[in-house]
Amino acid sequence: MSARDFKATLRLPEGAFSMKADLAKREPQWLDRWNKAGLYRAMLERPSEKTFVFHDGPPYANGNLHYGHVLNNTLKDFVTRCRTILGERVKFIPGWDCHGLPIEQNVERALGPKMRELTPMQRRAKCRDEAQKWVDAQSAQRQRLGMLGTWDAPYLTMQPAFEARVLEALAAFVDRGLVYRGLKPVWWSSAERTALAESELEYEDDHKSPSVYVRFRGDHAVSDKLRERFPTLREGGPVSAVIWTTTPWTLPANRALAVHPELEYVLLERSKRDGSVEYLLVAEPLAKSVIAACGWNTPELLPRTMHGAGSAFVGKELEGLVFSHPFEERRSPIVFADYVESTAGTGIVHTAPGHGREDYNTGVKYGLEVYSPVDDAGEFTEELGPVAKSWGIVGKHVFAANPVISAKLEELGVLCNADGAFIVHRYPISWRSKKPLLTRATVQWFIAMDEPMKGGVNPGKTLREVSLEEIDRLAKDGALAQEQGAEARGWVPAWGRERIHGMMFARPDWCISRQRAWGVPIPALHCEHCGHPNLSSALVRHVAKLFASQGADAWYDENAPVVPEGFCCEKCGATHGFTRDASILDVWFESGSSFYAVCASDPDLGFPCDLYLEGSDQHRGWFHSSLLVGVATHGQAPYKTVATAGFVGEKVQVAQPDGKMKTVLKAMSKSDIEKKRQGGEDVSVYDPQKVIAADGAEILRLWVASNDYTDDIGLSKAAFDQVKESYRSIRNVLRFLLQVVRGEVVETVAEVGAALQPIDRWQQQKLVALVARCESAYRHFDFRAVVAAVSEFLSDASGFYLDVSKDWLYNDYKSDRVRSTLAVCDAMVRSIAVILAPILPFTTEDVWDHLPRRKDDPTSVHLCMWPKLSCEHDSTLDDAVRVVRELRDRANLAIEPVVSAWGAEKKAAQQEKRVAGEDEVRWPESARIDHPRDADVELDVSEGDASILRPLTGVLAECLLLGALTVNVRDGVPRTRAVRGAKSACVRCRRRIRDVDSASGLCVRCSTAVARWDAEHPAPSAG
RNA sequence: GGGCCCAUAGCUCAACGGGUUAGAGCGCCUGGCUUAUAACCGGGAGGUUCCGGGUUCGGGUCCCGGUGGGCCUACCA
Repeated sequence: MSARDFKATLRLPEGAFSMKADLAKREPQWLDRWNKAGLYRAMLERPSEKTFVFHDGPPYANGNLHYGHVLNNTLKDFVTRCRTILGERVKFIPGWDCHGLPIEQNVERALGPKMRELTPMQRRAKCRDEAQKWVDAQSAQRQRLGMLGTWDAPYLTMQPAFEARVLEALAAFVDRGLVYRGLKPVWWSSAERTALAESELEYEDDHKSPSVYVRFRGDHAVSDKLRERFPTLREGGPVSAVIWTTTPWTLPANRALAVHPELEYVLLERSKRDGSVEYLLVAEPLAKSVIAACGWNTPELLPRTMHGAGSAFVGKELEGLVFSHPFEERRSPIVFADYVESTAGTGIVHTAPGHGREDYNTGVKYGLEVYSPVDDAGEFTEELGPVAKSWGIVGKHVFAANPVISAKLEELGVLCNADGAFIVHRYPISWRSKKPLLTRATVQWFIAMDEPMKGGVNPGKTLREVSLEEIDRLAKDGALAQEQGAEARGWVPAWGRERIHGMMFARPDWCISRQRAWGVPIPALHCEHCGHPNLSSALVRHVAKLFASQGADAWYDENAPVVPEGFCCEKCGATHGFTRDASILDVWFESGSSFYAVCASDPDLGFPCDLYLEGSDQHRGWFHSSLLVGVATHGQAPYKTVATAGFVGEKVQVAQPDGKMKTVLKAMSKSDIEKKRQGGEDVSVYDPQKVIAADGAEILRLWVASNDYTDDIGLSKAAFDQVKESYRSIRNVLRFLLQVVRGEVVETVAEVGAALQPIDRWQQQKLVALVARCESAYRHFDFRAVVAAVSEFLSDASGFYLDVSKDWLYNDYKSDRVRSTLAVCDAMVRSIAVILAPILPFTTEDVWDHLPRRKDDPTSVHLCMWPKLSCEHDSTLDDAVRVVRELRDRANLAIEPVVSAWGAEKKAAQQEKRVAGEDEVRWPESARIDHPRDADVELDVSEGDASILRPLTGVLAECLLLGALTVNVRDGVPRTRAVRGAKSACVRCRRRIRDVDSASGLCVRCSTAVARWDAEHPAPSAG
């Protein structure tokens, strides 16, 4: 008669939750299901305590999603989901930035020369299609990440309602007296005849530019002034200020010479071969290099430093001096500028306000003329001075004119160095034509940073002042929140304040106009009679109304009523004859107005927003422009909290100066990836779409959640492999919990009530702590702390609590301790599903699907509320478990050498077997311990510890996973002894325990369980 | 060139206002189980906290200076 197989009487883990996630295949199915069920709407319609206004910064509708988007969008979705699950209402309206030059150029590239034949309206229609194409593509890609949002009703900056609100925001600036028209240098591509934005610049590393040192002669007044200081200055020895430039073509536009007020300057006395002398003014630290560059260091020409009362003097002392332009009949005064450096050039900077931003700023400060005699094609115009004109360079491209100008400088004897000298440096080129750019002053619309504001909130203060105050108000609020331990507010992380403050402090006036077609027009009307550009707020609001119904295309529609009835020129009163302004608004103005267009007017949202979350580059971009618009329209920042993410880089090994290798983050470059691809490397990890297709969006989400997103994040195959590993480990413990619960509706912890066993109560306490920890982490946007806390919790549960409870979960039959443990396991799996739902929406839904529904259970984990577990914390249980685990470690240490010696013996025997054919293992049977449950351990426990572990005394052997355990309560050096347990193990629970009945092979516990099982399961009549 | 930021185990991260022997998860090595099995359990190795100074009784933590890296910015005029 064969022994009875008791397997059927055990309560073994079972369930259909697969070990393999198969995410790539299954994620789309869940998405589909959620869509059909209207999950997000259901989430929004739940009763909630408060509304959390989370405003999407619009990505640019151009190209597929890259890792920056993945990082950013995933974080946004964590926020939407965790705030929702914490009981708030989060209506996330995804948006897109649809206007602007890159889209226009995509279209131009596709259409080629045909573009020119189209009317502005037709061109705009093409651009709209192009933008919409990318909106659709990105929308699908963002949704594939699992992102929640009102995808059927996004906001687009090209929607008429949005365009109208942008103009209303502009009207607010006009009302506050901040909008003006001015002349200002911009990056200009002569090849494309257009201004370029920062993002459209590329840099050529080895660009060759001419390098010229030029004399600016000083008159008698200069000589006289300097003689006060340097009495030996010879009468008739000309004095010149020496400048250096790489753009000789800007010399016709020279209007001043800039020196640093604190920099030291010297006069060089240079004796020429003919016996005459000249005096050259340069910065002291640069004198040597200027002498070298100009070839003055031959012995007979060696200049001497002029020594006066002091060896040198500071730039300040040059105040009021005026020098002569090298070829035109005009004067160049000395001005002061902080940007003048002592590391390159001569320390005296040729200043052409029409051809450089710094020069321009200096020009504004000193009231210099912004003069730029260059047209759209980059060619000199008739505005050139008479001398330059006489050189025949009118109509010549400025770069082509460079050699002519150098040659003339030499002819005139004002060139210090050799004609034809050049330098190699980094220089901006057009991203499209790759042609070098020039800076050129053009007439543009501006917003004044430093004009006192009229009306509204904070009248009399400037835009810059209020903006800086707002930046600090947020910072203070954030500090206060931190002090109070409240959820994170203000600048997150706090150093965001430094970044945006520095930028706001130093920024120039905001140039809001662009000479393009694809955007929101600046609705100015130019009077044909007097030339006045009319831009009143009434006019702007009139056009806004028109745009609201017809879209911004109306501006390009001859028949649209853009001129209000009864309109007359502000300046001359003319009632007809108006030309529409040809510029559009900077796209940053549009996106900066998004809170105004999307949130402020939506009853579900409001002003200010609770949160903006973008990459830290947006301190310059969206955070910045939104702040300015917020101050103009509402007198305050449009957000309460600004959270920032870093950048995604690539992990690479780099040799350090000391020869050691170090892993370092490098910015990802397309060309590097392309090189790898050509080198046969697998580059799919660099394409998020490919990662999603292979491993699922969940892996990307977990990757984001395990990193410190406030810093830059590294990308590598190894990084993803690790994420996949941690995913599996989380998934497997959840799987085991599900298998323990086995799809049965088990009692809740509350229902178990007083029958809750101490060990289960302890685990429940841990769970309560975990829930609290994760809530706090979510409120601080600290997602990685959630993942870390849950991982550690699950790993600990797997290694101790679950391992220990297996004994009774499998072997008891409907005992109180099974009820008790099942209740806690159920609570664990449910709580953790909810905790992780914001980060792993797919997996947690999978878990939820495998849990039986209780009454009131929602159909989706995403409709669950945050776990509300109550459990008074009993710290004596913590102490008891601590002692138990110490004993467990001691027992394990005692058993380990026996187990591993046995293992070594067995291995040796197996090898020997192959040689000698022996079957028997020689290790004495009495000493064999394969598994802790074979062991019989005797432990000394101090009286103190014995008392501490009293709550768990009843399950001590199980906690130590042992077959049998003898505890000797005695103080002194504790002894631990492990031997093999009883001769025969219980055939059912496999414990080598003393009370095994030799007939049945069952221990007492198991025979009771079997008897009860048999009673409830009448055997079938036969067999 | 300027502003802001980062650097702790192979990887991702901890270490409350300076205070025991710098921890965890994953990986790695190793042994076991075969009732979580492409799983699980035990044991173990692995750190000059980037470098150099300073303050301090005491520095991963604070200060200064480097090195490497990132973002933003800048017509090296």
